[in-house]
Formats: sequence, structure tokens, C-alpha cells
Amino acid sequence: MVYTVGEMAKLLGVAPSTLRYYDQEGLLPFVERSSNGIRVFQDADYEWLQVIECLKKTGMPLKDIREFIRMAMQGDETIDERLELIVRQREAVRKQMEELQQTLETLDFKQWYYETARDAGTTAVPRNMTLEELPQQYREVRRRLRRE
Amino acid sequence: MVYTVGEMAKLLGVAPSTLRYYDQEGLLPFVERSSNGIRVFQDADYEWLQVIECLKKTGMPLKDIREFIRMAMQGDETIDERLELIVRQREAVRKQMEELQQTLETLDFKQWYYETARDAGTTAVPRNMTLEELPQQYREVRRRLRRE
DNA sequence: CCTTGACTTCAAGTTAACTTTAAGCTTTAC
DNA sequence: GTAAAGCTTAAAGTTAACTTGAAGTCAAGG
Repeated sequence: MVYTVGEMAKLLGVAPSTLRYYDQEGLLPFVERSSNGIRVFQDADYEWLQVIECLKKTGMPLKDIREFIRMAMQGDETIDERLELIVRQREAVRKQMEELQQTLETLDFKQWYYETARDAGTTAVPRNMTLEELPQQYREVRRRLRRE
Repeated sequence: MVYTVGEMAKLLGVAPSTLRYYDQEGLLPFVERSSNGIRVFQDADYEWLQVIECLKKTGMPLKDIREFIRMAMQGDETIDERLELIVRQREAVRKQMEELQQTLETLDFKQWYYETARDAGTTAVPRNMTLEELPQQYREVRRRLRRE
């Protein structure tokens, strides 16, 4: 199966202009052209685009993704480099998940805070609680927020 | 304790210009000024800034954070609204974590892929494996990547 | 034959979140 | 008394990742 830029964009759920922009930025060296200059996407290209999508979700900038693609085009001699890059991004994502976990804990605390405030009619109640009055799981969070 | 913009920035690990920018954007209505116009940060302001930081990490744009701060300044009548916003952000973060989890699984697959390629000397080996030859935990990932 | 729709390129515009620069004020240290 | 450090504002500059607009090409349908 082959696809136009519009069809591939639809498959991926992005705007066609995004794919043209990626091509312009050198991320899509694998995309071929028909005799009259129209981009011809193959099924295999879908997989490349999914990998680009994946790396983008790790927060990697497009120019670094371009380097990864460039390496992949080089062939088997760059396997080690590519492996190293993947391992590095994996660690970056693990770190991001830990940070998000902490953010979630803060929001859990805030949710409890506003539920308590709502029930009491005023934020003064949760705000002025001592650490001992605070449910155990929120103590660490409040210590962090208040630098206590 | 009171702090200048530079001291507070240091505590938070951000640039002073960032705090000035936030102030300009209306995110810091709680920060007072000394007689000669210098910003005076209080300990309580540190907590506000941590909350701003937390909301920023959820991906909330600054103008929405400003609205949250504005609500908080309104007082107890906005408790319900603020609770709702927190719950919404909490759900957004849970979703982000799920997406990151999927990204991580893709990277796990790619790591295995390149380790296998390295050991074989060519990416042709992992690439041409049938679904049955593939370790079980990677089958779903490859199906997604290849739209199989 | 001609209109429609989707493709092309190139250039310019957009947005968010800062950062930098310039010009000026205040306090502290020698 | 003056120089340095750190504060102020306002305005302009930066960056990434797109998006939009203009002008043109091409194939299919009525």
C-alpha cells in the first residue's frame, strides 16, 4: 500500500502540514517521490513515523530525532549508537514518570485540601492544621510545599 | 523571612527574570513591594510558587494558572471551582502517565531490538522475525508500530 | 473544456514561555 | 565619593514546532 501525505497524516492523526514540515526538517529522508514530485508514503514509512512520534513523546527535539533517523539510514554500522540513544531516552522517560508521580501526589494533597475546605466552608481549616492533624500520606507533600 | 526576587529565584531554582515575567503576567498578585518598589517575597509566597510549579508540570498554560491564582485570591467563595480544577488536572496527569507508560514500552521494545541487532550484527534479524519468534512482551508493541 | 480537490514550494505568521538589553535607581563597601 | 551589585521597567529578541497563505501543477469527473 502507498499513501499520499494527506492519507498518511490521517492515519497518524496529524495535519498534512506537519508531515511536510518534518520532511523539510530532514526527518523523512525515506519518503520517496512520484515522477511529478508527489510524496509517496509506504507502509514501512508508517513505522518510521511511529518511532518519530515515540521519540517526540520522550521530549526529544526534532533535530535530535533527525540525527537518529540519519543514523538509521546509515545502516548496521550505527547500531551501537542507536542502542545507546534509546537507552538514554528510556532513562529520561523513567525520570519524567517519577516527576509526574510527584506532581500527582501534590495534586492528591490539593484535592484533599479543597475537599476539606469545602466541607468546612473555609480554606482556613486545612491550612491551619498541624502536621499531626494532617492525614499521614499528605505530611511529606506539605513539608515539601512549605519547606518545613 | 522575606526575600528579594533573586533570593526567591535561587530557592526555586529558576531565573529571576522568570519570576518577573510571571509577575508581569499576573501570576503573582500576592507579592508585595517595599516603599521603593522592590518586590518583597514572603515565606507563604514560596508555597504559592510551588503550586504554580506543580500546575505548570501538569502542562497547564500560564494564563490558566493565572485564573487559578485569581480564584484563590477571591477567597472561600471559589473553593468549589478550585477543587474542580484540581480534580481535572489530576485526571490529565493520570492520562499523561499512561501515555508515558506506553512510550516506555515502545522504548523497551526498541532496546531489545537494537540489542538483538547488535548481537546478530544486523538489524535484519530482529526486523524480519515473525510475531511468534518475538518475545511475548514485545508482540503488542510491534503490532502497534506496524499497524499489524 | 473546465472546475474541483489535493498535491507542490517558499515565505511569512503564530504561540508560549522565557531571556536579553538598555537605561535608570538604591544600598553597601571601600 | 564612587564603584559594584542587585533591584526596577519596557521593549525587543529567541526558540521550537508548527500553521497559514500565495501561487502554481496535475488528474479525475461532469
